[in-house]
Amino acid sequence: MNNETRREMEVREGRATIVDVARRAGVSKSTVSLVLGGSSLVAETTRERVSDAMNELGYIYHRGAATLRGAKSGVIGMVINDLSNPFYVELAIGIEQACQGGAYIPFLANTAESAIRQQQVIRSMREHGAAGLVLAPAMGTSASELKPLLAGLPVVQVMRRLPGLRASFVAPENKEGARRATAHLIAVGHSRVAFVGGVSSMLVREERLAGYRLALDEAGISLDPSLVIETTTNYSGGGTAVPQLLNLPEPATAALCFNDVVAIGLTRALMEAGVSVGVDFDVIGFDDIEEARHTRPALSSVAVNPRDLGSRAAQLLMRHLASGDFEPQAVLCPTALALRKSCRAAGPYERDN
Amino acid sequence: MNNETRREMEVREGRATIVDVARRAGVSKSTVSLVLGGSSLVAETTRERVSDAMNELGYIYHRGAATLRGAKSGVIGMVINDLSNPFYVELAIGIEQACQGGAYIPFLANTAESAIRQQQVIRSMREHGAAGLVLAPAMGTSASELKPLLAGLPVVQVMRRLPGLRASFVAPENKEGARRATAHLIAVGHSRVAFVGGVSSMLVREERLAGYRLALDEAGISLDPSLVIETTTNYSGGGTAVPQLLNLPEPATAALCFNDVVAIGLTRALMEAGVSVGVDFDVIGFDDIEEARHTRPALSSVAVNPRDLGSRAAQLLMRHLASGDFEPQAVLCPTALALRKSCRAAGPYERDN
DNA sequence: AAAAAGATTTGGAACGTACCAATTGGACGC
DNA sequence: GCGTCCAATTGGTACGTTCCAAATCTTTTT
Repeated sequence: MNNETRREMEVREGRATIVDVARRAGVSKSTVSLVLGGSSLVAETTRERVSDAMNELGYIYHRGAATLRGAKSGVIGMVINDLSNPFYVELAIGIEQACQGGAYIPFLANTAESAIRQQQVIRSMREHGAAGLVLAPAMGTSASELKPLLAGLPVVQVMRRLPGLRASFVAPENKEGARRATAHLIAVGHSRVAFVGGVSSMLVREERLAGYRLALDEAGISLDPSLVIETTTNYSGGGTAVPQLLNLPEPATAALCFNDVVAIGLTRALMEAGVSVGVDFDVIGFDDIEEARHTRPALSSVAVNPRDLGSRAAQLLMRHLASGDFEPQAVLCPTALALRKSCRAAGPYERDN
Repeated sequence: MNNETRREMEVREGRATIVDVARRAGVSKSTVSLVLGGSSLVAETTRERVSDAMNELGYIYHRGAATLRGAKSGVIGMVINDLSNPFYVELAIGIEQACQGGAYIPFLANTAESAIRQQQVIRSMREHGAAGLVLAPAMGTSASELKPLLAGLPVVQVMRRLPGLRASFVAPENKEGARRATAHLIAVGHSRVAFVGGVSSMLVREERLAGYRLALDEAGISLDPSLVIETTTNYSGGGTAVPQLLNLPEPATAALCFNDVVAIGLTRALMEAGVSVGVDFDVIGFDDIEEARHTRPALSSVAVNPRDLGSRAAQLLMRHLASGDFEPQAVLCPTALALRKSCRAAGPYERDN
């Protein structure tokens, strides 16, 4: 009796439960559970009565309790290394879009290139029962530190691959894209093509650099190490490369950059040094971020289509989840060379001398 | 007996529980729970033994089970209307940074300006036991549709305020910022200042427009409705305004734009029409996004500092959570006028005529 | 009209954790 | 040697859900 009244009061306090709904609808909690699960067993009239009760009480499903019983959470985690980079924002949006139709809701967490934060965030997602992860690893992450955290969880890596981590991987065809861009610069007449940006510990850079090397090789040009310049991967990084490129005995006349941000920084610094980009000096970036279209001169770039990348990663993850088969797969996305004003489209390059 | 062996096997299968850890460490589950909670009651040697057992088993805390017992989830949800807008990305980063030190981990969800998705996402965050929400409402959201979903949950609205929703609110001083920018344009000699961008249903636009009106008023200039132009809030929106501004009997000579994206679109279209921005025509944007510094001519803007905004919102939410006092508060963040090349800094404006 | 079959509904036992009350094992004072 | 006190540890219960086996109600068949 006492218990009854206490119960009755509690309906107002805290979160309404399945039992509260059941009492209100005059059915058992099991029936309410069936309604929640969309079971076909329950009669139409009952279903309505239960739904009404839910609305009246402002019932909110307690997923924690459900996962306890083994139910899947319906959440996939996006762990992204750098949201201040528009490229990764696009990638995240691609993931989201791919989840739209499906049964999953994506939650996003930014690691800001911090390995520690990445650990926290992954742990937190697991604790909350995320069904799977799309992971764009933070810089300097090692597979060994993540392995215990990720054990048993389906994971798709994007952009960066952690050597030693058995997990699927989605990335652009970095090497082929860089090869093609470099080949283009050579085709329009350049023989002094630089590669600017990034540091050698970055795997992605190695891939792009390999494409650059391959193109030189194919053209019979031998690699000049002084044309390969390491920089930070931000606007100012591109700027720092300018004196190094121009003060060479044989100055560079074109550059393929590690990414667009570096390329834009480089372009800006060249223009300020009085070198007209697209006329005196050709620049091609990598990633084709939104901004590439809007800088002057508009930046040519190897288009990576981050949305596509994200979307494929999400689809791959959902396939893993649906099939229960977590056998790692690799997906390489084709790139496209977007030619704009920052480099000539065709025809020979003529240096005034 | 049978039960025992089944148990023993299960240690390998599925997720290790607090009980598995306890057995391994040779203590009771209660002790493990105390270790998890960082209690000072447990002896140092025991704590170590338990920690070791956790690592060996790859134990992962099951937050769902804990929230069931009333524990707080430690998650705050960021529900953001448009992540493809760099402004809101910055805002999200500000929220994250404010959470760094605190006990909360922020999860981000993008609604892409869809009210339906917003509902889904908020529901999902509640289901997962989010302790509170920072909400940048999607366009066209009404308080009534969100009220039942948000009942009892501490919420801080950012940027947009939903009339009728009793919840805290953090926003820039839109009116004062717009007043000051307009006053500046008038002070350098303009009398035909336009206001470009947005549509009248947007509350934020109304605030900024009010500041524009106030400045005109203070300068004794009467408002010319043909100088107030509604557009979509993207790059092309700014472009569409150009003919309307220049084909007036008395053309506009300056414009305050609803936001930077519109301002950049406007600038670009003006330059293409042969009007030199910063010389023949002054433009000021709003929000001061990263890109404003990088367009040519660099865009003057009312700096809103989205990080600060996000950070204040998160701090306010955490204060609500810590105190248990959800009484709504309003926080207005000061703006700053960032003057760059797209408008003159001082001195009279002289129209060649 | 009883039995069989089908359609709905239901009680109860988990799931992994936190917390309360209770227990244990010393160390200490007498 | 006994009680007292303190520090450290422990069972047991409850949280909101799912799912199974069983119960109830309806209809159909004999």
